[in-house]
Amino acid sequence: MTRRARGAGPPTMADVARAAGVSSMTVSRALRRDAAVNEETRAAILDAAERLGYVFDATAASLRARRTDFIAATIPSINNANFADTVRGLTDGLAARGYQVLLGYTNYDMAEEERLVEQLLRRRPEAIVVTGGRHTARTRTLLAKAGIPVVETWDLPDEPIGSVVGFSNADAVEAMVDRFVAAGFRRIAFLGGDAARDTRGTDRRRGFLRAMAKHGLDAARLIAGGTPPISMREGAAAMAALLDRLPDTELVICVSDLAAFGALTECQRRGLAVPETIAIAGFGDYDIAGISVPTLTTIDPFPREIGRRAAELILGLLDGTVTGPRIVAIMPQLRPGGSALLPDADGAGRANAETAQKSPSAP
Amino acid sequence: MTRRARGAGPPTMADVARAAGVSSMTVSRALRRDAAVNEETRAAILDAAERLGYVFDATAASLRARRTDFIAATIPSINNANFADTVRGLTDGLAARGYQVLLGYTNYDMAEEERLVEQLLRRRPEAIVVTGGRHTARTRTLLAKAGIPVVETWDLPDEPIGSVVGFSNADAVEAMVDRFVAAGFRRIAFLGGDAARDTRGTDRRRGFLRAMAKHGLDAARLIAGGTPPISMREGAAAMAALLDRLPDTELVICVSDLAAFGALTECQRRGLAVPETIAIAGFGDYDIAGISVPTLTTIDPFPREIGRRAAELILGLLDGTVTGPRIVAIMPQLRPGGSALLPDADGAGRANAETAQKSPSAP
DNA sequence: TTGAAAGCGCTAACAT
DNA sequence: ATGTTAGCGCTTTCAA
Repeated sequence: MTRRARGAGPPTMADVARAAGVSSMTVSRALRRDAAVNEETRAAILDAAERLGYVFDATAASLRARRTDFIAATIPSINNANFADTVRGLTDGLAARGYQVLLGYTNYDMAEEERLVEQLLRRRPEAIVVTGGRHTARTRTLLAKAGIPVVETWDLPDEPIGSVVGFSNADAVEAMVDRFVAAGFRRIAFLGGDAARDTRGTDRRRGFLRAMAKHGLDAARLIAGGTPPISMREGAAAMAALLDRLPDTELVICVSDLAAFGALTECQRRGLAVPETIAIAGFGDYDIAGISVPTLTTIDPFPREIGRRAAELILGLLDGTVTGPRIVAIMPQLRPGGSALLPDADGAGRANAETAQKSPSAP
Repeated sequence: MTRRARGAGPPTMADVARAAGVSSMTVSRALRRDAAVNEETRAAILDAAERLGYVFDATAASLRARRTDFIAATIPSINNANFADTVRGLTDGLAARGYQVLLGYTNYDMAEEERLVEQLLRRRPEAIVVTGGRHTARTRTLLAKAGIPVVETWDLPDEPIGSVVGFSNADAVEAMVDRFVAAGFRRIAFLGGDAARDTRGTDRRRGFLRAMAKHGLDAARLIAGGTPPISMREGAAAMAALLDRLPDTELVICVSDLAAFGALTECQRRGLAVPETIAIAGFGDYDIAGISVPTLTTIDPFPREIGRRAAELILGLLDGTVTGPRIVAIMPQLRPGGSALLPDADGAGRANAETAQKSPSAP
């Protein structure tokens, strides 16, 4: 009745209803495929909507229906192919069901993550995905009390907040070191960042240390390449430092493929043969690992699969198919390359794709 | 009065108000820094909110205040460092002022872009940023009629929808070819994708063709490497095809650094010296360009700057500082590397950072 | 500095 | 198949 003094903002359902000679409830129904509306009526309504340039207001619908169709997600950086792949897997799985991913990045900073999570929760997402299992106490509280499914990824936290889709970074590197030690390597270095900012990087180093200790090997060859996450360039600089200080090193395990590739280029610049003179391994199975000369021996953590599984889990949790939190274990796979040779073994393969999900009685 | 039968959903402002013994209007004021509220009252309110675990509902606020604080943005792919950089520039500029970027990716598909834009507009963003200047007719209409600032990026469209922050991909490549021709190169190939899906890639090829024609050179050395955007691996395969079919090629200009790096690795595999036997140039100034051996000669389109400028422009448009659409020209910069040698010239430098923005009487 | 009333644009719930 | 009523949780507006 007070409606549209013309130019009082974009047209609303009431405007469309008036133009089509029906009630706005009928318009509401016609705009969704499900509801029962006479086909002629619907056509007239869609026509009127098109003529008026009507655009559905999801904000109003969300408020009333108590469904925003938002799924929040936080990643450390948007500029990382691994996390981008996870977001792709997540988005593709959720978009098909009408959900929209509300993405934010934390810049590898837990305080920033806290701010971001707080901001995202104000949008009333129906579920939230975070990267990693380490958060500020307040972030944990916010997530735990949000009353929505929470999925931690890229880690296997000791005390999950809710569900988990991830793997142990420490275990993955430990297993890799085991393989190299079995292959005869002894003087092994770890090249990573110099701070605990990147918790996954820190976990990988922990796995290295644990493995070396287990095998009774000297784990003092730790090269810090700068503030995590370290770039290709920093990887190269760190490799230079390593070659200067510990030239007898046989193998360098890098916190990521980016660092590993940088390290490889440093060897190329110095004319050192990889893997003959010094071997290099990475982590992440980035594109570069498969195309560099030599290719990089690395670990594939199935980033896209992580996103896909998280989406699947969330959909199940939201429609009631899945009840209670779940722990979905991803099994990272060693991908042998030319940068660090390993004798044949089980090695390659995509066992992960068919892996069943473990579901212990989660917290 | 009907309020909270306990457990009837998350606490609302009314709950906080009751707990603090004030009206919900006072809570609303206390939760924003601006409004005038007695300091003791505010403290009591914040305390009550914390105790109750109150989380502000941005959906309700958006509906009433007619301000969502959303800025929509679409990029072709989340898995591309160039676009990721633009998103970073954009997000950083906007988050500082309380806006949240609502991001979607089109997968380099105009029909997908249309769906995405339509979906994003339903969220009532206060401005929208899209990548490129080519869209479906319907997308153009939707954007033009949305009644919000529209910014097209990474291109310099002939008929902008609203504002623009970008550059001519064709001109950038043409200028690069000019430099190479001046340096004596004649048998020059272009390595790109095989479809028009990636409009920026197509524009770059167009710039190549135009330049070759201008110099009276044979522009038939066109190598298609697969569905755009082409990967490092596809770049390598395309280079292999080129080396087999046109082994006398002196220089290969690649649609992106990723393709260029792939091409470089193919040469390494074949023992061909780059740049001595064959020279390679890329586009994008990705990280790989600065660290590969040799480094890549490339063009820096200042991706982050594009995002930063778009954010700046949007803020100005929203607060009225800037009126009407603006065209912000970004000046891509040739970055000489080792993969294709050029005689010294103006070449390097960061002229762009200080560039003033052109503001013709835009449409 | 605080409060009361009204309503943003939609849809749940109930009618017919 | 369609309509009526009410109200989601905030903020605008006006008043005190």
